[in-house]
Amino acid sequence: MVPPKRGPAAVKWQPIPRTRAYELVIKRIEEQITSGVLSVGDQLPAERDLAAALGVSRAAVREAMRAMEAQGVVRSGAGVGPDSGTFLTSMPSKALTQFLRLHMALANFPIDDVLETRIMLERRSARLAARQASASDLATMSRLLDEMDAETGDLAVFNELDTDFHVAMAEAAHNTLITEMTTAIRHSMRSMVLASFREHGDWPELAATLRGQHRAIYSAIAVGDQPGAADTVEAHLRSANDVLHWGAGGHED
Amino acid sequence: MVPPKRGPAAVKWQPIPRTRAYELVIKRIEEQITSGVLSVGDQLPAERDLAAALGVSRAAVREAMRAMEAQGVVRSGAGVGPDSGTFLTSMPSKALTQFLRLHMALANFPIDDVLETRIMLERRSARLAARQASASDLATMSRLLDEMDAETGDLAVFNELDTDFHVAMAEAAHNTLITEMTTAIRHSMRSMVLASFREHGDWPELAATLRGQHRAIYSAIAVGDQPGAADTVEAHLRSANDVLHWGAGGHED
DNA sequence: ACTTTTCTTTGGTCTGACCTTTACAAGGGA
DNA sequence: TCCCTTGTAAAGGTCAGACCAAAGAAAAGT
Repeated sequence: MVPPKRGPAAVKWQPIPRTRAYELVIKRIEEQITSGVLSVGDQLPAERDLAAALGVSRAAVREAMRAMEAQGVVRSGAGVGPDSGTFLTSMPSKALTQFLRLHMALANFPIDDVLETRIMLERRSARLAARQASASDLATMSRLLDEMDAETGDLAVFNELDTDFHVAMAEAAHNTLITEMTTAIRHSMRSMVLASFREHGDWPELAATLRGQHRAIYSAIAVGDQPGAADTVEAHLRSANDVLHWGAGGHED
Repeated sequence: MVPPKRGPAAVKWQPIPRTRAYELVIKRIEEQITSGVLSVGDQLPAERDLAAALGVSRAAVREAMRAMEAQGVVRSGAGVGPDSGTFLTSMPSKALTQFLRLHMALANFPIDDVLETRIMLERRSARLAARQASASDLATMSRLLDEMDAETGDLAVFNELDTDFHVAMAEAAHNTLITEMTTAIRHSMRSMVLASFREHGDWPELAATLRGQHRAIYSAIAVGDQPGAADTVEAHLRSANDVLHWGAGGHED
């Protein structure tokens, strides 16, 4: 312990929280949202006006917009008309996708942890879908399966349909958060999956395997077999993860 | 269909994707991360230098930093020294917390969906913790329970310990993504929970109930009862959700 | 040797200008 | 009259340059 040379005893000076201007802008907007003044679809004042109203520079307002845009709650467009100006919006999966991409690239989220999370999400989706999927939910999933049967050449299109099927299953569970997370995980791994598709030796056989597994998932959901749907989807995800060995050299454990 | 008055037949002019400067900055940084040149802990060039190197203005670089900061992958500090400059970091839960707060405020995520997601996350955590919790994991949880017993007056401190207990359980499951999500959900609901605590009539009784439920969860985990741990934690979350009737008027369904 | 001052670097903020996009209004020719 | 061109205004997008604030380092003074 070093006793202070000056000052009355050990006064604890808690440092002033130096808040940046753009954070204050976000805070003000968040207050308007929480108090119900602003909601999704509403237009924010023009950047110049908002800057003047809050007593900060336009740059501070713009930095706040970029941060909120990164969170998927704001959308901006230039010009005049219905798509111009800054609006409160709701695009969570876009934000989550970028979030996951960055953190996976930085190795903050190990690939195995992401897989286990996916399994947790999709097991729950499959179970809920088997319990409560509506006729239109099932029709959507069935249509996507047919489209996957028809798509034989383009790997990217096939993968889009694959993703759409899993998202449709999540939507059948009717939980917004789980749906958005599922969508984001799939999208954030898009390029990885495509690369693995291309590296795979026997594409027709892989496609046939995937189609069969998807059909099995669909069947379990359609007949309302909750545990069966969950187990089938987990088997599908683990199988796909094994077949599509990530990275350049495959597993090394 | 409106045929064009001029031009050779129906030429499809695909519009030029006008990408904003700050998005290009992010793209460049992401490339450096993906290619392994940059990783967590590394320092980015000074804003002025980076702007010059990429051929954009400093404002564009700063907007990119704000967006990446909102994703929890960048940290900035002024001055000279170890904490000054801009660094790649890993603070996902901070970003996820803000993300959830904003989207919940905008009613993009219904409260029931968040609850069900929490149950899914914590059931999985409890199950995994019961299977593989280490001695130090259990010690941490046990210590938090004791601290909660000692805390009788300050609701905020009690709630912090409550949150820490749930996070400790998630950490015992050793899945980074699930841990971060659990942390973020708890933190994003902090003010709501505190308000409910204060509105509750009989605090000592509520605290006793919560303590008992936490002890039950801990016991199931300590003895390795995986289904029991999952069910106990779900019961705890549903019970707490019922007792702490959100909003001003309570449930109305 | 110790303290004080000055310097330098880096993010934080502000100002003001100009560009780009988009709709709409004004004008001019067939 | 009708259509097309042209201008105008409003909004975000971009840029340049200046200055402020923080924090360590080096220089100066005691």
